Amino acid sequence: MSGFGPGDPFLADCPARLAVELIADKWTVVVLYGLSRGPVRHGELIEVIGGISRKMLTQTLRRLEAHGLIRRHAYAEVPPRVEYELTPLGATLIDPIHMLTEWARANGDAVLDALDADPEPVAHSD
Amino acid sequence: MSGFGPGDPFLADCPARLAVELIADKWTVVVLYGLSRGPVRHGELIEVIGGISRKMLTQTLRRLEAHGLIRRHAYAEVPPRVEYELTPLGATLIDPIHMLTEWARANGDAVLDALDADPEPVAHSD
DNA sequence: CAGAATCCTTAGAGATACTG
DNA sequence: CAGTATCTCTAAGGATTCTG
Repeated sequence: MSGFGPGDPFLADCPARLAVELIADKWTVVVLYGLSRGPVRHGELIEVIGGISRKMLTQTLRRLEAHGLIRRHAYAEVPPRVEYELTPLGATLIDPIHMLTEWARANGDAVLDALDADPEPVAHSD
Repeated sequence: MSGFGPGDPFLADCPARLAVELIADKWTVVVLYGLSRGPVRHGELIEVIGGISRKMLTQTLRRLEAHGLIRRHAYAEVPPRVEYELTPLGATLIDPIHMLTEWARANGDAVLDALDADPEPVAHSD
């Protein structure tokens, strides 16, 4: 046997794909990480996350909310204050995310080295 | 202090973003997982990964190759045979990926429950 | 301050057909 | 079998403007 059968939990349509689709966009992981230390306000996230636009932040937050990973608290104050925090379910994703960041810390340089050793996407003509 | 300073390793421009950008697309993680058990041929990956097109597979493989995470072996045979395998560097990414799949296995249902408890992306008018 | 709504520009991604 | 090359379409994502 060379590998994976049709019932493999990761490949093809299976629950594990969910994790990838949840994470496979530009901002989801960053936002979750930003919430990993406790409740944070909308504006704080904008400042702390480099380069995210208001639109993308809100959109990402809504998606995470719909998936049950974060909760939104709107306080009836003026000026308005809204805080987001991880749900217990969302908190379970922090460990995997931390593993990713640790990986990047440890291996980021190696990847960058490989990148400029081989700058252009090689076309394999053989 | 409420959270993250400008020097935080994850947010803003920093090496940890690399991990996200590497992973934040539809197929990268799936392909890496597909290679986690040893060298695999192009065609095998197509079969084993549900729904990927030839184009996207090749494109993903090229990118991973350029980042130094996988290696390509083309055998001068007929019919042609090409195998891909993780580099030592690429192998270090398998643990974090496994954590993601474990997470999905454990919490996938909870996410789906949350999704159909709240089917449409709520517009917060408050 | 938080966010909804619009417009606009690309990148992502599938389908198909062709080559060594 | 492995891969490249187009063509096309959609959706991601940014900038900007407007409102409670």
